[in-house]
Amino acid sequence: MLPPSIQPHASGHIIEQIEMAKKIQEAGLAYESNGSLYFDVKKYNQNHNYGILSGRNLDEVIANTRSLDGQDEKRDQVDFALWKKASPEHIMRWKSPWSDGFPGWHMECSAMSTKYLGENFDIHGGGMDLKFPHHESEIAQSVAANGSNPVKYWMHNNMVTINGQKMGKSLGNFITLQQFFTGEHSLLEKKYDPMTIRFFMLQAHYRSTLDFSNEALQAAEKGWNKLLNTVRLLPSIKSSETSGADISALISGGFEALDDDFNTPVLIAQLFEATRLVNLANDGKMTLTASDIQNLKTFFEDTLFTILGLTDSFSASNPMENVTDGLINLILEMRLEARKNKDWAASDKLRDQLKALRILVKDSKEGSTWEWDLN
RNA sequence: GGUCUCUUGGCCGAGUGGCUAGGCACUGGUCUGCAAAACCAUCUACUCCGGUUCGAAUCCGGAAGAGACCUCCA
Repeated sequence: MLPPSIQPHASGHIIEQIEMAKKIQEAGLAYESNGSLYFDVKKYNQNHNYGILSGRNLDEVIANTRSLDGQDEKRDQVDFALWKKASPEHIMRWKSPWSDGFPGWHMECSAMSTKYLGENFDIHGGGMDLKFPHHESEIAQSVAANGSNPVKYWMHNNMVTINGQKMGKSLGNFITLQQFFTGEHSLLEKKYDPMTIRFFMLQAHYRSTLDFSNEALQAAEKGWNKLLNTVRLLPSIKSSETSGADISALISGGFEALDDDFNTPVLIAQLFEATRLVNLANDGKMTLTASDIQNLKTFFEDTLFTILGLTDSFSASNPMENVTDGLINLILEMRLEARKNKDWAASDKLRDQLKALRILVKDSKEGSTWEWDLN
């Protein structure tokens, strides 16, 4: 996952926001009232479509808007502020043509996205709860100021629920990412690796609600480790002359899923299918050609790591890694020696002590290997 | 109250007319000094009622349940 190139602050772009509000006013789609500037939604709607994004009908919105106190400044309930005059006790305040005050809350997105991405850009993300009125108003502002709909594709991700219930501070079931990582929350049975959380979320489509539960999280953890194992296993698979599986179909299936509104669950299903084939090949029950193996490696690299932004936490470059590897392998050799002598007490002791250090020993016919014990 | 969305097997979760998604758990098997891990196999669901169709989880109507938005602030 790449860090953003820029993380602009709204308070650092007051001038841009004022300029944009001016343009809207010059276009005749805003009016001043008592030092504040409001967007004239009804007038805008005569020639444009306010509701194009959220699928709302303006008349219905108006009919259903409750009247609130202290909104006499607005000509209509649906109008929204482009600039708000600051009350005397308000701390945030800047000079503007209309008053000392602050920008309306939709302005920052429009002004900053225009500045850094241009009047038209490809993708705008955000939570579904922002679709209306925030994003709807953003479109209206940009159309009014720049004359065109700014965004090609909107990606609205859905809400997260916990045990079927909406996650919310007022409900007391709110869990922060930090708490997931440390496990310090009454609803969490254990701590979860950041990559587990990320993988878990990618197993559902971004437009669907996603339900957190310990059971679901632990299922994701196991599945994620299974995929990682495949990535580690891939380089040691022996190639054959002929192929027993249609790898290219598998791979293109994965990319087609991504092209279809970023359907990550289907991509992941393809990766699990690849995992099955690789494991079969590892057991000598499936044949893969050298190019199959190379293509699968590239497939895992491109999708899991580059596109989905997952990383193999424990193989991330770490100066101590080689030392750790060496030390543990040394201990495993000693244990092997003990086992040859049928000194099970010593063998079990080494295994148990390593487990206490979160190092899980796995015995097989070929010898012993180890991995970090995530539990 | 209005608008909109959702309801899939033990759990999570894809899927817009016919062709088994996938993961986890369960169960069986392989491996194994024991255990664990790993691997393989298996498990065939679509809230309810009615309709359209040769055929529906998928389309239409109705019911029930769940959720989002509809106000300030971001």
